Amino acid sequence: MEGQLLQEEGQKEGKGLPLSSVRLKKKEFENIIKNGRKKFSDSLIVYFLKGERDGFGISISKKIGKSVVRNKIKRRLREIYRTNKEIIPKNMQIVVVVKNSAISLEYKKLEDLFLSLVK
RNA sequence: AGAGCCAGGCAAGAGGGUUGCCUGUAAGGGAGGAAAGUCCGGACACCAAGUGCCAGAAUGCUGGGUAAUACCCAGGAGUCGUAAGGCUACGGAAAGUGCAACAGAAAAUACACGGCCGAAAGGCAAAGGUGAAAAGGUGGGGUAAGAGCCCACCAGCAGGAAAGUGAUUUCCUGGCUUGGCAAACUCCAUUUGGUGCAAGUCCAAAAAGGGGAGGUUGGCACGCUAUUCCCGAGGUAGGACGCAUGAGAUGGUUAGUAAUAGCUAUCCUAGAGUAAUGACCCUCAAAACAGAAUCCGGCUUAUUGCCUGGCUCUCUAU
RNA sequence: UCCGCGGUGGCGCAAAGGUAGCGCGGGUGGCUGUUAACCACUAGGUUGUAGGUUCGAGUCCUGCCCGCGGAG
Repeated sequence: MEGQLLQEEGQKEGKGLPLSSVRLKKKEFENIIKNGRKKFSDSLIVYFLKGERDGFGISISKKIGKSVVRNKIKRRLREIYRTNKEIIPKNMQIVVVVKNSAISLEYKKLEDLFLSLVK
């Protein structure tokens, strides 16, 4: 029963989102981190800045886990951004910095955390 | 039945549902055996990259393989194991220099000390029990006492012969001896220029406004060629290429003990640039280590569950 | 992607191949009415790890692990 609920939830989401449309350049990254608004939690730091187009970037240090772990976290964060795109205001550029404690988080928890920070 | 050795192989997901990403016009394709460490070797690119010397670095039994290697294969020697087999940085100590604490008479020129013999002069290195290591070892003869002084066997050295491409092995002869450490400096032989795809090549906004003879790598020398020389050149932001058809993969076959090579058929099999290969659910299975960034060949390290073939030893039964 | 440096008591550092030490800190005792300072004594080390060379390794060699730094 619980599984089916989740399945339905998954179904209602979903809209194609090419990565290249939200990809940020190095200078944009630096600008957002320098001038953007900042929100914390134990596992994530999120920076926001109004820009000329939508943008989403992830920063994850080499100190966090191994490359397999880092890739997984990045993929999950991208998925979260994609499925919750309509919540985010237009032309909002976001950079997420991942901290060490994010390794152990499940997908669902990561999603909740992200959403609570975005609001 | 038990214990063990070697060679090689597959790779944890599969099926289904929903929804995504990268690449490609589309059809389609989309992580690994280690993609890792960056320890070696190349390809490729630039430095003018051509030669020689020095410095530095690397390798170190022999033969073969390869684009090349510090890798692989085969062999020798040493060593470990009952055996199948495993392991080895395995050139030179009479080229030279250096080192050896403590103990011990002495740590390498045996003139010393102690000892033996002898009336003495003198002769001797056997008996000194410490050490990791003590001047060939064991036994016999010999002598004043002794000693390769002589003999036998063993070990080592030199020369010769035979077998082998060679390392080396076997045999014969000789005089009897010249300790260890070169992962100490070093010597010998062989190899070696440097930097690395963020290498580098091409196109090229905006802003700015120019150099006269110069340029050499860790150092030196030589030579010649090439290059910049002109009015559109420079090459930042940005873009493109480099970038995936290759020392390619799979099958067959021939040569070779093998590594490998030749021939042949078929196939094209990830290509990004904050960087794709994902998220969620159901059933079975539960299974690790782990994620491409120029590309190959190795090595090393991490690691799950297995599979195949060959061989050795022990016990029991026949 | 590539290239360096380092790892020794709790902390900071030494140590020609020959008994692993120094300072700070800790503990005990002394001095003092008490504390600090001072004095004396004392504990604490598989020298990051696995091997090798050597009679003998913190030191020499090789593999690995961890940490720090640099270039573009």
